[in-house]
Amino acid sequence: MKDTKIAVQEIRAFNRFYTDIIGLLDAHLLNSAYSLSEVRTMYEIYTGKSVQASQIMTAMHIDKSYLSRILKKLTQEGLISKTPSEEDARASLISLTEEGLKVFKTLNKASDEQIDGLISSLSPRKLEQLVNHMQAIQEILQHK
Amino acid sequence: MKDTKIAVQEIRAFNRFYTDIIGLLDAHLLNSAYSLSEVRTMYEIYTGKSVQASQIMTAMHIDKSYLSRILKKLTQEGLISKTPSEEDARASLISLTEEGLKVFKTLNKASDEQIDGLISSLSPRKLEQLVNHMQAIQEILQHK
DNA sequence: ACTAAATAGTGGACTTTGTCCACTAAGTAT
DNA sequence: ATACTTAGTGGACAAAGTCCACTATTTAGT
Repeated sequence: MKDTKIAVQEIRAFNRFYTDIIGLLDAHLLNSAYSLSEVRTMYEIYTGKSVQASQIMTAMHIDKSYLSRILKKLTQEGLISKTPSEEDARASLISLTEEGLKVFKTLNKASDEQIDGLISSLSPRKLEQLVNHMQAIQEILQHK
Repeated sequence: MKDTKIAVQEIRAFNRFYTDIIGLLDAHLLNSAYSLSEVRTMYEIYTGKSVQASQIMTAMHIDKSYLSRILKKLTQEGLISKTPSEEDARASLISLTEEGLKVFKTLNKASDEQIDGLISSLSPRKLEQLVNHMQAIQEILQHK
């Protein structure tokens, strides 16, 4: 009982710590021409190859009208394209255009480099430990 | 070189994973009568006991005019109070009122309970491991 | 097949959140 | 005394996100 209470405090301390890290990393993207949500949307399309808006919605836990506007903007900028779904006439399948892929890869590379900077001073040993801790946390929290 | 590349991808996977967790936890606070920034502001005042606006600003990496408005709102709601600083006539020292402390503690307790829910299904052993991993990550990333 | 309910997506109207800038007042340095 | 910096406020605006109503399909129940 008491251990749990202490654990909760320590988890919350980590959450604050990691919120700051993520905020720092995100700040970088905010200086790009695209918003966080736009980049995340591109990411979802990129990894899904060809997805429905509804899939992005659930993946991002985002409002459908908000997403609709994001997709509209990305379409207008020529970064994504929609083709009507054959299974469902209400839906379309969204994919990155060549240009969209190019833009996404550039942003993605910048994010990689940022992480690179974060870990550049770590020894290979420490880096390996870091990754192991992260994977362990995911495993523990995923199976609940 | 190559290991680093893989590590970067794994760190980014963790970041996405943990961003979702934090988002989930924050969603809860968003249903409260206070915004995330307001709660975070109260937290800073609570832990600092009596702080200057500029301290909150740097702690939260927040725009000063934005903070000014948040403080104004919290003052109007009777949650915080300002007393002129004796060292610097431009600044004031901010602290939680009795009411503010009450509100903050309620929110804080709700956050605790939320974490509780997140870990309720974990064995004491797993919970201990989780906390250890979190602390290890902080140590590794802090000393860089 | 026929109606009712659910789902996919769009757009209007709005609120919340956050930014940029200019400004006052006080402190700091030369 | 003068210039520079710092603390905080407020106007004006932009960006982000929410809520609701609506159309067009698809799905389920009878």
